[in-house]
Amino acid sequence: MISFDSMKSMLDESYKHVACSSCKSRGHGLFNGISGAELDTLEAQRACNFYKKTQSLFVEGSTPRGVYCVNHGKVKVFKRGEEGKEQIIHIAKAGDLIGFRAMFSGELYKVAAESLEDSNICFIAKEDFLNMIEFNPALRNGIFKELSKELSDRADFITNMAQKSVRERLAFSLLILMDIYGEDPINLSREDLANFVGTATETLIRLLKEFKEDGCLEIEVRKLRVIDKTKLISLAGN
Amino acid sequence: MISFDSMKSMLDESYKHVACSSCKSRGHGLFNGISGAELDTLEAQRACNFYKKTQSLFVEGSTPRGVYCVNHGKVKVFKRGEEGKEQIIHIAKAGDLIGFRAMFSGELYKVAAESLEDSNICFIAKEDFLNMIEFNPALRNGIFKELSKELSDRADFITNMAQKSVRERLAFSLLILMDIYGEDPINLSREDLANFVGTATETLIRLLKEFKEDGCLEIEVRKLRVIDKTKLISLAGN
DNA sequence: AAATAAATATGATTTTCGTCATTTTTTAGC
DNA sequence: GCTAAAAAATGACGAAAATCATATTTATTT
Repeated sequence: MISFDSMKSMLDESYKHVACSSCKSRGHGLFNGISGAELDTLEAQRACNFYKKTQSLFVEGSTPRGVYCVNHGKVKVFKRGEEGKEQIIHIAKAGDLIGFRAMFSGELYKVAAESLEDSNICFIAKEDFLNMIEFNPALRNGIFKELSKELSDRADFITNMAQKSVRERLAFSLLILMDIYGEDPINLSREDLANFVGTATETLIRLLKEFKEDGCLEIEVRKLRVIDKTKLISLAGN
Repeated sequence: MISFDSMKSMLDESYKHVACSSCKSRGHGLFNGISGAELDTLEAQRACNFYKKTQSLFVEGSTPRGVYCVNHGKVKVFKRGEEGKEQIIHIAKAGDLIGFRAMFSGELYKVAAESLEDSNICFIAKEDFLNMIEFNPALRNGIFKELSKELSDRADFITNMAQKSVRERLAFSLLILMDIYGEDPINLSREDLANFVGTATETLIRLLKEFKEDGCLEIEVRKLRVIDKTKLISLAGN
């Protein structure tokens, strides 16, 4: 049985057919430099789909066929380690593009993606996307920039993983998640959060309790709200 | 005082002026799709320099002015954590390009690079490089592909860091280093190796001893030689 | 070649964190 | 609203790996 909210979203046509012109990806994202005619083309080519919570966009090892543009919602991008434990590499929010790495590598997906909440996500086929890039230098440079930024972020991620304690990593992760969730409370299962921080779920739960007792966090069942960012920054040791 | 080898390298002009046409970066690297006229331009624009061991190419926080193409030698790309401990993100070998991420991001270097051995490294100024990319779709796609590959590698790296034991990570790292060093023995200080694996130097030394006793590794002072790759693969748990 | 410095190695100890077992709470299905 | 299942929480324990102290070997300098 699907939830009332899901139902509402599925029925609400505005969720399914969102104009590219009003998509957040044009505000801060890659499609920033998209002009009138190209915008129309994009609008015509992309397919807009609704994903309810925990639905899969693509799995590790499958063939990339295009890129995904998050119009509304959140998506986790993750890898599975040997024992099947997920490592969340990235959490995409509205306006973010997913899966364009695989457009260029010519390889199968090395990661998987799954919605973390009810989401509205558009799909742009590989050839259409590559075509746009071919003839739009601004977009091309945007992609270069985005790939570069992600590379840099991952270098940080690696360094944190290698050198910081789980406590520091959690503090750091919460700061990142604050940016992603904005005004909303951070809405992740304990397991997902643990898989983002890179620790055991039990350890994560204990640390969250500590942070709460330290007065920098409010905890509801699935919702975390940072109430002392300054303290969190000092806990992250940066 | 510089070593005899360094001296020899510095005096040997063939080290300083290597033809792009015979550079390894054309064999397996980005400049694969470079044709006659462009190759000549590249040849004319690039400056070839000799770096002795432990010399810095660029430091964290400085302004990127171009890309570095390793003609001969090895270069470590690393980040410093809070307490100044290095985390090696990548080790570049002959034919690899370094620092092109920063070409596109418009930001300062977020990492540093330093030669691990006496090396011959060419420099291509930012504007020249961007110019080449602008007018060479094949090169452009090569860059996309390379950036994508590195992103994927780093996702693996993060997952390994988060989920594997130090022993497994060391085994995995040695396998990567085998590819980088090819026929040559792996030539890294214990500290550098520890900073690549992401562990304390003491822990690394103890594990190397174990691997040696297990018969998969031959250890000279600074040189490691894998003698049982199969065993190493099983130790890496992959 | 001796002296100093740097890198490597080893031992003892402590801390962090993962694992396993179990309980409590929350969510979803009927 | 009750039941089953899933998620969250807590406790006890042990293993892995960091830290600190110190010794030994190798490199560098004079």
